[in-house]
Amino acid sequence: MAKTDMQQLRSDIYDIVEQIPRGRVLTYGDIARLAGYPRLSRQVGHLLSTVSPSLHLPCHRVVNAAGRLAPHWPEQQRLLEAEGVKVEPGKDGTARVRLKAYRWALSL
DNA sequence: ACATTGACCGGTT
DNA sequence: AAACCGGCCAATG
Repeated sequence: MAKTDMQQLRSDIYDIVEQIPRGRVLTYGDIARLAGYPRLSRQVGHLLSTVSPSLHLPCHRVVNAAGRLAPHWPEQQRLLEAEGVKVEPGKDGTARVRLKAYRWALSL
């Protein structure tokens, strides 16, 4: 994967995340597939971690495939709940969302 | 070059 | 539901 492709992936990610409707969520894997790089879910996560808040990108609507929220970002839960996404703590205390209910419906 | 590290994924216990 | 496992790949030291 060349550096230029990473730049391309970054802008594609921005486009996709920008279109996630209020109250819905997507997974890193979903975004990687939509961008055309189905095996780069980890890179998607890393790129999103370096997004400047000034872009007003709704990256709080991105969770992992288990519905778990991003580490090192406690704020995310409050942002999701503010738009009606229910976040319930599991037995171990880790917060999760029900993908079955909130995942942005896509034809994959 | 080599090893380790992640905002990860899917299948199998 | 959760733990475990093997795979994944750019970035980093």
